[in-house]
Amino acid sequence: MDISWDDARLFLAIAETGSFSGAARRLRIGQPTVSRRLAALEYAVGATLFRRSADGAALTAAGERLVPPAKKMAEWAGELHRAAESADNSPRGLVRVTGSPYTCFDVLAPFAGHVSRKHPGLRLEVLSTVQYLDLARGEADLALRTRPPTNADLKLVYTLETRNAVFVSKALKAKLPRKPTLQQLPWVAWSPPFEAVTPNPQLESLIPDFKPVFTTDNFLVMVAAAQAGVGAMVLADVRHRFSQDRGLVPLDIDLGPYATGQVHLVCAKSALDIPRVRKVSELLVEELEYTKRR
Amino acid sequence: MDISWDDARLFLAIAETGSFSGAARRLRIGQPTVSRRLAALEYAVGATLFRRSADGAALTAAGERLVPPAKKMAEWAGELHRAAESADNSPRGLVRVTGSPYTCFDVLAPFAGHVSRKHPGLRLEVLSTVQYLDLARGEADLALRTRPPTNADLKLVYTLETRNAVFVSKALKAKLPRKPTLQQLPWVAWSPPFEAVTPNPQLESLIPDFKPVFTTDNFLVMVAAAQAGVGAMVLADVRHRFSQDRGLVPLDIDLGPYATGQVHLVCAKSALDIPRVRKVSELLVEELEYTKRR
DNA sequence: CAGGAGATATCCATTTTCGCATGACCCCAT
DNA sequence: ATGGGGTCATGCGAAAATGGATATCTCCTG
Repeated sequence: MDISWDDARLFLAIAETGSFSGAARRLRIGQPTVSRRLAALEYAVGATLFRRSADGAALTAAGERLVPPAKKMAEWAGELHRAAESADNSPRGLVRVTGSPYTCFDVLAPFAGHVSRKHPGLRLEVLSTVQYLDLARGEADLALRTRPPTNADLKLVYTLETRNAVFVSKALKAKLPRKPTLQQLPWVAWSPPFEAVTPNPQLESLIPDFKPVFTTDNFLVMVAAAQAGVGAMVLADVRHRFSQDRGLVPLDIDLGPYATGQVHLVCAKSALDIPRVRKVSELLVEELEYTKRR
Repeated sequence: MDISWDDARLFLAIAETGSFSGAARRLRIGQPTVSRRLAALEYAVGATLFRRSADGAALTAAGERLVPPAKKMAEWAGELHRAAESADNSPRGLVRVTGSPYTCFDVLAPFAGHVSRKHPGLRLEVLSTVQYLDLARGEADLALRTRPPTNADLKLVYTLETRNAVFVSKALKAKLPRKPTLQQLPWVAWSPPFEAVTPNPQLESLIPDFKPVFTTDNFLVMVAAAQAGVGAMVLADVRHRFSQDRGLVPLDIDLGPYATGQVHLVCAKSALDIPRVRKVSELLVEELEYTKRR
């Protein structure tokens, strides 16, 4: 028996996406190919690795054991990938930066404009995701995150301390009491399936019987709602070089334990050896530094 | 750019065998396939990874960087492999045991007979190698070695202390002085390319101007020469259950720092989760234990 | 209960990859 | 000088892997 390395990758994709078709999409191959190759792999291993059902593929006990080494292979494949990319030593090409929807919208999108003007050879791909992409595996090159990395292969490049504040439209502020409490405010927040995304859990812990007046699964819609005066939302009060006036003003309310936060610039350690990633990282640090001085 | 995991394996095989054709042999594919796939990989990476020459393929600086992550992938592929094999939970099938030529000849070959008699389902593959096979990668399942493992993924299962002695044929012993010195003896030893294999370097350090009377690149030939009275050779004086009388007798000579040695039974940590490997390991420990009691 | 969405499995034409045979080159030894 | 053994590269026919269409099944919904 000999497991092809590509089959290991296939196996991991199925395990992580939870379905043959999901794995096919991730690997950009056809679903029948996934089906056949996994069948061959299972035959070679002599054990069933997934239970097929109408809602996908679930790992069996035998399959479960294969996941950790396959994940490690994926990490080192990411490392290999970065080592290969360090070869072209000119800061040009595609750099993938990930962040929360808000960060992407507020910071990274205008930053991308700045980058493309200053360095025409560099292209930015901004991946707006709720869940974390795996930087070690190379699912993205750089990330702006609210929590520092736990994985030892990742590097914390820069940290910016931020103040969080409650924002409302000017019109709404005018209608509110001079010093409103958190309970008194109408809130704009996430709808399922994002109930666990900031700031929902925080607001739920601060406000008994938290009931947002407006929910959505799209961050831009949330901002638009706040701008339209529908309700209040919590945002990091970051005034960077690209800050645009969105017609939102901060309220003088104490957010308690959530009054401050951080923005961390994170990447895989070896990613900084890739010239184009290093360049973008430097530009991003420059912007974050600039923010601090204001 | 996206490096296929199989291409990573291909790259590593070329890097480690030092040639396209060597890699082809190791991976059991054709040499043209290696040539074409590497060319495609280099094109994708955008850099030359190997300098082709009449005596093989040498890594370029760009290629050099890819080796460490590729090696890590190989180790985790070995781990994956063992996890997959833990699935069949009956101690039957092929177990690959490696050792020095002498160990294979003297211990493992007769031990294999013992195993196949006692456990008909188990088959032993005895790999007689001068250089170490990589247990972490799964190039073998178990190893009898003279040095303890350094890699943290490997497990030292058992250690046997041994005494080394100088052996000659009875006929030769009769012709020698009662208490011969090391210098006086005619020696049987390794020829190139095995100059650096035990016991050559040790004898060279003990005997000024060491000049063996007979050299060979094959251990069995060495033993046969000693049996024929050609000269003396250093062997571990291990009397195990399968010891055969080879007509060789020990001399009463002090080998100084080389008078004692060890035999270590080593395997990858997770290899013991494979029932058939565990079984063979237990049987082997049993034999080594038995040796100790005599 | 019917129908649609989404899952895996199978059939088959097509594309891709592979291995063999061969060529070109280099080095070393006779 | 020349032959032999080693290297990598290339051409071509055969084999294998792939993808699209399709079948089948399950679940959820209207």
